[in-house]
Amino acid sequence: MGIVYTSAANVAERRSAPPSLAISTVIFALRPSEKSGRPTLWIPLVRRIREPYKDLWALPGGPLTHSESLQDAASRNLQETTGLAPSYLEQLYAFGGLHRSPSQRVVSIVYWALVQPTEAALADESENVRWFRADRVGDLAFDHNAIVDYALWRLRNKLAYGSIAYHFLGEYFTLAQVREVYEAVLDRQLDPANFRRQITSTPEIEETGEYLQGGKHRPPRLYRFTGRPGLDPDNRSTP
Amino acid sequence: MGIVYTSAANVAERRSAPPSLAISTVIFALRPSEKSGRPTLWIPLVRRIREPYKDLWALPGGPLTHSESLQDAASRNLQETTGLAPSYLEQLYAFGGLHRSPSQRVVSIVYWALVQPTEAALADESENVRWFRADRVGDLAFDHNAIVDYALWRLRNKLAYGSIAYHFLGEYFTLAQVREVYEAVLDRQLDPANFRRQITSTPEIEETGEYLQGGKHRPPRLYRFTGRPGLDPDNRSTP
DNA sequence: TTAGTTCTGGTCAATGTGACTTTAACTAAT
DNA sequence: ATTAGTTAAAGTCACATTGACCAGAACTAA
Repeated sequence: MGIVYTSAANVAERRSAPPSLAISTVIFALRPSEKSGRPTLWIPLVRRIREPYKDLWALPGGPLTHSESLQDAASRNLQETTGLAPSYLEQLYAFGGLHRSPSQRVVSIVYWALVQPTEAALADESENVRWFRADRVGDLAFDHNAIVDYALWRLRNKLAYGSIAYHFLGEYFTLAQVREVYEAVLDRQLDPANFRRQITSTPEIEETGEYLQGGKHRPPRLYRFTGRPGLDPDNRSTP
Repeated sequence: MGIVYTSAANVAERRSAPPSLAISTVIFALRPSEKSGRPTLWIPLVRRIREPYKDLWALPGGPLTHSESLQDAASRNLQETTGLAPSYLEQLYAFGGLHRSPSQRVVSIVYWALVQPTEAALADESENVRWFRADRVGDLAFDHNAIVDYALWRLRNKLAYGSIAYHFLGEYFTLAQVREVYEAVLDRQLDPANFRRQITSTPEIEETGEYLQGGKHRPPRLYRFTGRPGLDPDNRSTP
């Protein structure tokens, strides 16, 4: 079966089997820590049921269906493993090292996603799907440890510069909740007063008239995020 | 031939032919403008000699050889089209829309590169390889206009935040040359005195004892860049 | 010798940030 | 009902960074 590949440059056709193409996704959610109760970063992993790396944990993923875009494929395997829809989804990197899989050459296009904690609480969990703290995933299959590390690095970067934290939260939120997101992801305490000043100075944050009632102390204002996701090629020019 | 890759999720195997995989590269170099003589951004394109998009200009690229990593493939087709070795090479994005190519499903993993102008001056040019000003490439094949736009956006971003400008220059350079790089890429004038203050305050810039002689005016100091490329997965943990 | 240009170091006002203080608003305990 | 305890929210101050601008140094060309 002659491969028809033509791409861009003018290149001789090839006969050897091409590397296979897979999509994987690093899914982040905030869940309350077991002890402190404060939110911490978690990711779901799936247990491999065949070789190679049988019985090790790995990122959710699968082959690219012929009729779906890369982003759709990532969205689908997120749905299949956790039952959730992402509130944020972005391409992370294409990993194509020669020896990623011992059996065969595989190129993985990896996405990363954020899901809301309200949903994440009711996410599927089973014998073969389990949530792990992002900083304690143990030894994973393939090069998935490096991938998780890189995804974490990107998440922290985007959080520090871009306006991404709100995708961890619902439509309405208090500034303290936003701060908790930052503290969980960056893993350090932030001064409440200074943090408030910074966040409220960005135009994408809108102060609603509402207050969050029912707390133990002074009721905080509720805010709303009015910005757009990002400017990746997949999301560009969304009006 | 049963596909062995099972990644993470436990997914039914597929039989239909997988999308084919291509590598393309957006190559940036600074060359003196025809009229002003000031440096401007240029990129080399190759003419397509078959359908689809026959006779249109496109990004250099080609299939992924079985024995090379993604980065090596990008490096190779850079060498093949321009005869040059990149001083900087980074993955840009994986483009996998369903209708990128009318004939067949193609997923392109695109890299972007910087080459030094001294070399870029003697780069190959021919009937089917020509350099274009980055902001005037005309209508390209496939989705390559969107790709070039995105690459430009990333270049400007990295320049504004990261320390990437020096890969456009040789080992020794004057601060005015660095400023010219910034002005060419960002397309606006910068105050020489303030620019100097910023650049010299970064620890990656080292002042050599040398001066550039032979100019028309006061001879400027020569500097050296001592930083490392970046922290992509491909380049990580390079000591 | 002078005019023209770039290189280099400097000032000043405006802005942003981290550390900290103070007051407001609520709940829970006494 | 009063008080203690806690969080929300606003403000103050010292410090660093930035953009706009100025001036002297160092060279070439007329």
